[in-house]
Amino acid sequence: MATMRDVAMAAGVSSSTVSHVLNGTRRVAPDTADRIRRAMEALDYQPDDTARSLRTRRSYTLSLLVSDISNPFFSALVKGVEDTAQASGFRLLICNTAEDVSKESAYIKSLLQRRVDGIIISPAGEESQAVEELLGRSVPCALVDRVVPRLAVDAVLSDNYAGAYEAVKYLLERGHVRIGVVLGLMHLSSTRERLAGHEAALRDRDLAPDPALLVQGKSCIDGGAAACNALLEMADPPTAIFTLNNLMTMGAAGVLLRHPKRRCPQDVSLIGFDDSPWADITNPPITTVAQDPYAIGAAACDLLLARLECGAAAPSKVVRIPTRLVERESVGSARPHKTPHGGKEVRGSEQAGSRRKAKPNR
Amino acid sequence: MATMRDVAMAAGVSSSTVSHVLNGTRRVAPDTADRIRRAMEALDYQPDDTARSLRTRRSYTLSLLVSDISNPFFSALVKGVEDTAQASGFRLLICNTAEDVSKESAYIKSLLQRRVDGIIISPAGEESQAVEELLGRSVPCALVDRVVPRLAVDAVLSDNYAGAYEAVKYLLERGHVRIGVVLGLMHLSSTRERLAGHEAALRDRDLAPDPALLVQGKSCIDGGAAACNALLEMADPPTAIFTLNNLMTMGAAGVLLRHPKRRCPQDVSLIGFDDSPWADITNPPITTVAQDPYAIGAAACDLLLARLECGAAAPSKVVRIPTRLVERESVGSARPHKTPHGGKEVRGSEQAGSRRKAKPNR
DNA sequence: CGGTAGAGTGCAATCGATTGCCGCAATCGA
DNA sequence: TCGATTGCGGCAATCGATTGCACTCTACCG
Repeated sequence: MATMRDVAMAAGVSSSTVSHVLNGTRRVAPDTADRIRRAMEALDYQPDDTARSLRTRRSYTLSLLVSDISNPFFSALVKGVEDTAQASGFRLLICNTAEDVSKESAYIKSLLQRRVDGIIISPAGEESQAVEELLGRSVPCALVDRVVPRLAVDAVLSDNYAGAYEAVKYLLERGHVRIGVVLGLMHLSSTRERLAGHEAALRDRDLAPDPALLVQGKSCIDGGAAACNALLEMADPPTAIFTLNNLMTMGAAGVLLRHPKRRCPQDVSLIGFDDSPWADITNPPITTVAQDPYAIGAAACDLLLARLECGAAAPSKVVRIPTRLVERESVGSARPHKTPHGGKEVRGSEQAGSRRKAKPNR
Repeated sequence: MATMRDVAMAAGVSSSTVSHVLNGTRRVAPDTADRIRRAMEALDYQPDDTARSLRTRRSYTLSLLVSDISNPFFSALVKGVEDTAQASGFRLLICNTAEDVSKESAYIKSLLQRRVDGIIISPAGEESQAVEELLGRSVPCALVDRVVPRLAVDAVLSDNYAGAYEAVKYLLERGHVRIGVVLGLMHLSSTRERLAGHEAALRDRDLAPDPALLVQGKSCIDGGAAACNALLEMADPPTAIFTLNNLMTMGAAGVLLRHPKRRCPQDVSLIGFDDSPWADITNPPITTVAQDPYAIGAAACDLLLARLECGAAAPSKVVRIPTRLVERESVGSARPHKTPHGGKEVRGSEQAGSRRKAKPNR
């Protein structure tokens, strides 16, 4: 492959002039520039980014560390980051941490050797020393989906608290007071914020959160299924279930679809945090608190690019992307229940009945 | 950040010795080596991959070009590639081509500048000149999901023909003879192979494929929904629908879920190519021809890594990953139909009735 | 006519590793 | 005792760009 030297010889100039034409870094006589451009064309010259990076200390590469690319939430987020990076001429290095702090550290080490310009990460740990180290080395960095407490770093997150609050309020308005919660990983700020939103909504109705209704499982489909089963088998089971992430929602939906006795939404309601395309075609279609992972990714990338411009000095920003309650058919009114206040709470909620309404698809 | 020179000075040796210790490329006295390793430790030395790449012409980076990372098929494939690459010490650069040939070319150009060691690509075009150019420059390369005819290049694909054949055979055995097909992009080899499998299955039963039953739409959820509607509104509609990719299956499932008159599987059966986790919790759960995108990605990465070893000389390989029919509840027996042979074809098929069988979740 | 400004360009150091070539000392075999 | 081998390690060129410095012309001003 042709080098800058080759181009320079062909055009009868020195390589510095070629470089300056390439980058527009100083005035070059128009006809010289033309000659050089023609030589580039003729030789099919492509600058070597490796050499350029070595010299300039910039790689025009960003990196994204997520816990599971094949999770629809993250794959949409990846797309948001990729599109944004691409639009600014950056390439994107993807890494899968599988929620494993040591894998995360190993990746970061390798990325630093690679001289990536910046890193977007959904940190696996609670007190990610990996992130702390990045900041220490003043590597531009942005967090997504989760924050690490007490670290001044750019971050983009869903408004988890408000989203969960809204979901639980929605359930309460339909008469549900015993609400089972299927928790994800408790060391993640996203989970904790959602739980906090849940509890706040209860308290605002003067209801005390019942720890017995909180079930934790592996943060995956099977974990959600198991947790859902656990809730349904309680002596005094909840009338509604709130699943705190998409995979667990899917697990719960699977259980309810096949449950021999409890039907959704007649017997048990289901509401999930994080929407997915498939939530619209389940039985019943699932009411969810939709996040906007694409927007989260795009915003994080914007934040990171801005920081590349302005340096570490500028104060760090936290962006909250609003959630949106997507009403479908998995939430019904609570049956009149032994709970004394049950009946009173029921309001004119939509009867979740026929699933075959002619409603536009999506 | 410390350089190799710094380490060398600290250990009182020349940088070449440091390099040889780092790479194990020649004998170094044990105590010297120890001294060097301690110096590395003390200075927190990390070799600069940029400089290394410049010198060695290898970047230890692979790239993956896919049409849509957020499509579950591709996101699982990405994961397969990433895990495999990572295990061999390679990093992975991800690019989203959005089925756009010009974006594809632009990406490839940029990747070549970056000196990636190899490229895995699901080519967007029919006659991808991008791929042709890669081969021309002898850039190690592997295709996934689709092939480009007449190009000798490594590739990993589902056994599309056999998978589609099996799906259609399954329908035929249940008495369906009028089978509507929802097609994806016709210029992709995957679509064409699936269609060929469909037609072969019909012919083996002495049935002539009816072009009127082939509907094409945009290869997305809405496209699948529109195509499904088109089939249902025909004067003489099919008794079963075969959707040729996952997104279109989702669209069709959404239409059937809400259709005022035609119910699935009683009135119309649905079978999809490419499985997804959500196919198990739809109404009804959808019978699909499962692909193994993770395995496809992993195999493609293995092929690519092997080629990096053996060079362009070795003959190119095409690996076919088998599909697997996942029987759920979206396919029923065809109603006795005006078609004369209809009744005879019906065999002891499972009656798709109660959806609430207690079946283990997944 | 000397001085200066500005346009246009080249030289060579530099980024941080890798690697061919060579030198020195110790050991070995004859 | 001498040449050969082996172990160990330094020197310096190299990969392909970027960039500070300096140089040569013109043109123009006073």
